[in-house]
Parts: sequence; C-alpha cells; structure tokens
Amino acid sequence: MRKSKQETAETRQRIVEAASTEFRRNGIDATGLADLMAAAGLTHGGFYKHFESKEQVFGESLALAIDSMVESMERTASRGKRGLDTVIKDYLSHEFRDNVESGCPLVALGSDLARSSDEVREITTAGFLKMVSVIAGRLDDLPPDAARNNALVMLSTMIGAVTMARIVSDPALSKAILQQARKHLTQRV
Amino acid sequence: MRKSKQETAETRQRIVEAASTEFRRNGIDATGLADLMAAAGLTHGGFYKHFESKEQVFGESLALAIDSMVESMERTASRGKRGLDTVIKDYLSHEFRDNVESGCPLVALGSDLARSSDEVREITTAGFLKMVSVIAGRLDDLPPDAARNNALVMLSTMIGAVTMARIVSDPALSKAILQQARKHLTQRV
DNA sequence: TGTACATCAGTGAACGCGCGTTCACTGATGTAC
DNA sequence: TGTACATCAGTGAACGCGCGTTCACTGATGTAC
Repeated sequence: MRKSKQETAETRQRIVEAASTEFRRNGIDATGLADLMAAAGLTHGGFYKHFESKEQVFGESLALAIDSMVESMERTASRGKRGLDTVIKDYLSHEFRDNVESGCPLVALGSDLARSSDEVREITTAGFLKMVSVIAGRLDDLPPDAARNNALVMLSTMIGAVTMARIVSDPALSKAILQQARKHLTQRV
Repeated sequence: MRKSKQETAETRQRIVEAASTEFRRNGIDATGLADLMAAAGLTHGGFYKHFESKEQVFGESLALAIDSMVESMERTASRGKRGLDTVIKDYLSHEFRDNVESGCPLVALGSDLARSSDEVREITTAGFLKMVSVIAGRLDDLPPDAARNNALVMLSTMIGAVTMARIVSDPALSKAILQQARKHLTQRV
C-alpha cells in the first residue's frame, strides 16, 4: 500500500496538525501516539514511517501551534488603529478560554513546557518573542525598549489570566478574571 | 511491623509533604507512587494503607502546597507598610523561579490543573481566592471591589510571568520578564 | 514507452517496560479480659 | 497489671494494562533499463 510522494507529505502534515490539537487538548503525557494517529485517520503502526519519536512530533506540532497563534495575532493586530485592543480582547475572550485545542500553546501546555527539553523550550522562546514583537510593534507611542518591556508584562498578564480562567471552577470568577485583565490591558494602550 | 498511631499519622503527613514537592517538580503524570513513597523513605507497597488512590494523595498534597503558599504570602504581606511590594518581589524573584518544588503550585502545575477533576479545581479555586484576598487586603487605598479586581489582574500577571520565566531558554529574557513584571506591579501600588 | 524489480506507506500483532493497584506475609501495636 | 489475640503499617512480589517502539507483511508507487 505504498503511497505517492505527495500523499505521503500530506499524511505527514495531517499527523502534525492532529498532534498540535491533541497535545494542547490533553497534555503531552496523556496524548498517546495511537490517539494522534487515529485523529489523523491512521493506525498507530505507521507512525515511525514519518517521525523518529514522540518527542519529534511534539516539537513539530508545537512549532505549528505557535506559528498559527503568532500569525493569527499578527493578522488581528494589523486590522486598523485598534488592532492591539482586538488582539487583547480575542485572547481574553470566553471563546478563546474554552477552545484549548486551537488556542495558545503557551497556556495549554505552560507547565509541561517548563519541564521540557532545551530544544522544545527554544522553539517556545522564539514563538514567545514573536508574540512580544507583535504587541510591542503596536505600542508605537513608546520608544522601542519601553514598548518591548511593556509587551513582556502584557503578555504575561494575558497568559496568566487565561491559565487561571481555565483552572477556576467558579464561572463567575473565571469571567471576572478575563474581564478585569481585558479592562486593565486595554486601558493602558 | 505495625506502627503506633502517632507514627502512622506522622508517616502519612510525611507522604503528603513529599508528594507536594514531587508533584510540583515533575508534574502529575510523571510522578509515580513509587517515587512519592521513596521520597518519604518508604516502599511503594504501603501506599494504600494511607490513601485510596493517586488522585487522593494528589488532592491532599495540592491543598498543602496551596496552604503553605498562602500562609507565606500572608506572613510577608503583613510585614510593615511595604508588605505587598515584598510579596510581589519574592514571587517574581530568581529564587522563586528556580525552586519549582517549593513554589506556587498554580505555576508549577498550571496546565495540569486546567485538565484536572472538578474536585482538584475547587481546591485550587479556594486557594487562588485566598491569594487574591491577601493582595486585595493590602490595596487599602481602593474600595473593596476595585481592590479585588486589581488583585485578580496582579496575580494573573505574577503567575504568567513566572510561568514564562521558567519556560524561556534565554536567561536574559527570563530575567527581563521577572524584572518588568516586578517594576510594573510595584509601581501601581 | 513498457517492463521488471526495488522501495516503502500503512497495517496489525507483538515486544518490553513502567505504571497504579492488589496481595500474602511479618511482626509490633492495640485491645479485651 | 498481665496475658492472649486481633489488628494493621510496612515489605516485596505480582497483576493487568497501556504506552512507545519494533517488526513481518502487503501491495501500490517509483525507478532503472
């Protein structure tokens, strides 16, 4: 049942995409290779025709998740004068909170990433810096250094707020966390 | 080899304490019962003489970690007029960042907690609210509602900043994240 | 262009390992008289 | 208070299970001539 080169490439891409949502949804350890492959419409045996290890597919799927997050923020940020406010409001929205599997991997995998290999942490660092740039680039009333420093704090607030909004079991509290973070971050701009 | 009631109670406490550091250090899934018991100086077979499941010991060890975090913040906060600044500086210090196993469980286990059972998330919520109270209680120039709202955002920033400071592979960036968050949060008070 | 052979994507079974959990056993502690 | 028996904390082996990984096999694709 050998497949054509194009089909093979498409399958590989499909696995990475499935992995990127599965890992965000269930965490690194709780996501099995059989789950990944099933989510991509395959059986687990073929995994090693595409990847050398679970670590490898995780790295690639993380990079994909980060890239799509950054792209999404960039697209939103460049939508008119209030683009940055929209980035903030989207990130701190209920929809974003409730869609872990398509959301920011820094939040979905935060504590997992802190325990990961150097390679994984480097991928994450590069992505974080891109997000910082997107925000800093829109703080154009500030000198570059100050803009970057502010962006670091703003992103930290966004990440911490969504993390807590997801953990907390009281819906009203969860809502308040997002709301107050939104209010705070859109005021300062 | 039956032990006296007192010894049994002490052993149980020792397991919960060991669990509270092991879970923070390695995450929920990667911490085995054998690891916990070994860290408490026991063999794994005796675990079920004290607990019904891994879930149970995790819940108790999380509650312990949260309580000690809250107590530590309360103690620091009540140290003079600048107590809140000290809470912020301690939380956002390099030492705190580098000692996952004795630090804030909300950071050490953030994304694990978001995937946990209702019971675990309720324990976490109660702890988070206590931390919010400690901070809000020190924002005495603001009306109670505003103080609480501000505290929600401040804690989110602290949690997000330490999370990212731990993930990031560039030491200078990690330092900058903590530093800028510190600066931002101590200015506002 | 056609043909013969090598390649290899995907399947499904199997491997070894570590995990959470259970169990028989030991011997010191607790308890009933 | 002393004694005889029941209890149970702790040990170490074992259980079943799911995981990451490997493997023999299949048959369509790729390639050499």
